[in-house]
Amino acid sequence: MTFRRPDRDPSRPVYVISVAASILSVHPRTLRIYEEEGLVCPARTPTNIRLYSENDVRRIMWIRHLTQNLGVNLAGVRVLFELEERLGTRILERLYTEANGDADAEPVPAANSSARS
Amino acid sequence: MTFRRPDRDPSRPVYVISVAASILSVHPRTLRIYEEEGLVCPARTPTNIRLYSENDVRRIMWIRHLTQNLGVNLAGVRVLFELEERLGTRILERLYTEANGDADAEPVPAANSSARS
DNA sequence: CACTCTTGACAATGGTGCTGTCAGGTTTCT
DNA sequence: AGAAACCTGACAGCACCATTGTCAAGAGTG
Repeated sequence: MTFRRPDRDPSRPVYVISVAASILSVHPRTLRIYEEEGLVCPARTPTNIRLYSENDVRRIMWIRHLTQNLGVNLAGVRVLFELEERLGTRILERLYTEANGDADAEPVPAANSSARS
Repeated sequence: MTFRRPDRDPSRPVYVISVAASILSVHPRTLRIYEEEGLVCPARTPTNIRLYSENDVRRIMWIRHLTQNLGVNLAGVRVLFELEERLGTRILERLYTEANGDADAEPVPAANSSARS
């Protein structure tokens, strides 16, 4: 069983790129592109290896939802994320409740969810 | 001379498609596509001819800005407009002040600016 | 040592945005 | 009436984008 340890917080970098890609059913190349586009910012080990946190994964799930389900391109995702951050509001939740009748949706974690200041 | 008559309001349908297209420096075909996509909804004469209002033109200017300057595709524009309408706030103004240092930007008129309920 | 990671480049595929045209028909203006 | 501009629907071309995929040369990990 997985115990709810206090150190299992969603901002902790845990997944190497291959694991994150398999979780998200996405090619690792795609994840690197998202990072080049500034849409995600996974942590790095001292030896420069990407480590995705749970928040990173969830943020990428939002990217996938926006691109695959709503047809928004990466520039549109960038604008939406920037707007959300600028307004400090969970504006994107409205979109989820629009697509399906789901009442509560996961909020979008920040780009640098693992490097919380 | 054109006096500032009270009936010269920006929601009044005035421009036929060729005029609107030349104002916006856009092919008429493009305007029809925007309408097919549900991004603009110009009024029609009783004989089915499109008439764009000043608000329609300004809304299309927003579409052009989002697509040409920010690289957002039409699906992204739809999401942004829908978000703006759903929140009832001028969220897109934030974007304009981001692109250039302009302080005040024109608000985005509603899709059916000429058919105000 | 074998495996996975790094960056950088290159390419194929399918899709999109925009412009443009053609056809057949209707409306408008002179 | 006749010319010009509108309507819809279709088709096409061009350039760009998203995603997947590969290859190479190097570095990290167990």
